[in-house]
Amino acid sequence: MMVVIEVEDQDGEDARARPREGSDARTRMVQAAATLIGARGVSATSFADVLEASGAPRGSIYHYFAGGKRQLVAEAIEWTSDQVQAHQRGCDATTPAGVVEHFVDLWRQIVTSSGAHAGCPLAALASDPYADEPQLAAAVERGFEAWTALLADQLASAGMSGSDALAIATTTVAAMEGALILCRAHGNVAPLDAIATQLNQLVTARH
Amino acid sequence: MMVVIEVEDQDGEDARARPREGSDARTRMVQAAATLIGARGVSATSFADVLEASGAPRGSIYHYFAGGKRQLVAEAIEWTSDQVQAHQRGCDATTPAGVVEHFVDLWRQIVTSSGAHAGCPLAALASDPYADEPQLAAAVERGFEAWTALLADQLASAGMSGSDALAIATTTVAAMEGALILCRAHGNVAPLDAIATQLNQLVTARH
DNA sequence: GTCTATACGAAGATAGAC
DNA sequence: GTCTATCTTCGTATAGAC
Repeated sequence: MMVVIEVEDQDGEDARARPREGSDARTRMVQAAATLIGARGVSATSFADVLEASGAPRGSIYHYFAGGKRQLVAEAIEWTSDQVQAHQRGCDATTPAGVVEHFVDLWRQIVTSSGAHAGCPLAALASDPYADEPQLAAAVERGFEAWTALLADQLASAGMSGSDALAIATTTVAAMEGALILCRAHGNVAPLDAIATQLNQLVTARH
Repeated sequence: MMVVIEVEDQDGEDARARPREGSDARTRMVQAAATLIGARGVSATSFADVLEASGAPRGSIYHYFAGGKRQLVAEAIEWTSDQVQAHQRGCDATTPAGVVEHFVDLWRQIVTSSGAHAGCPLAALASDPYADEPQLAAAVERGFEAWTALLADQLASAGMSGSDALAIATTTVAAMEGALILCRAHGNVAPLDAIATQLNQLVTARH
């Protein structure tokens, strides 16, 4: 089956290139899908779940997402990847420790505001049969790669050596993803705080 | 629905208390379920998948697992938790770095031998709607807690302070779980090697 | 112990009315 | 744009034969 990521609507414009209000049905569906996928996994998230969470009308599914579930999943991954990068680009820290803390902070907010139920959509897709779809697997890989490269860039700008920066960036993403799982299992944010402290020590020792 | 974990077979004995060959259908089903759950998630793993992977006859499902899928999942989690603990108890390292490396080594073998497709059943369940079942969620939490406590114990025995040991143990489990996800996304073991190096640095600096 | 048959529900996807 | 109805597939679970 074909996975259509570039969507042409009736106006003939690229739907992703046109800014939209955060309140329209299409955007709400993508955001709801991202949240649900992170919390429950791709296979376990149904259109019915997305409609209920977004309040979108039932007819919106194949109107906005002609490529079906695969397209919705692809856009949810893309949206999440972009959101995280946007947050991290807003980091004005001048030390490696500050860079890492800014990244962890975003996830601390997500975990806290969800009552420790939230998860990462990219991680969820990577652990799901939907990742057998090459285009979806590629979206996940691109996302993780983008996060890691951005972190490494910022760490290097803050004075860390290039090879250290990449290794620390990978470790930061890994520790964060693992901590998200432990937070859910334990029902609190303590694991994320624990890895934040250790990452700080690791980065400080190297600076 | 009731989740029956203690299984009484026709002999009236506790099935878990009686040692079995690794080749009988029941054990093969539990092992196959653990592997499939780790790789694809709980909701996305069907009985058909488990039967195919284990070679068990179709009639074995409710013969051995009267509690249905929940029971099979519970036993797969329990089995995985025990296997990891057994491996880690076989660690004879005398340094904190050695303790951490022994733990990471197990997962390196699993990732490598699976072609970077394997995952952790505990993490998969924690990220699945099946975790809404309190007994299953409790099994996951117990497993993570056991791994962390065991690591902390061994780190302390190797000369690390108690509070450091617990924080490092949590970070080790988190980094490993996150690295498993990154290994799958990237299709190689590099992320696990990366976090192994960083954990080594972290532990060595504290010792 | 293992099999077939089947009940029951959920999910993705499509068609066509309004 | 949105709705209802329907097709098809799949999954868990049960019943009952061998």
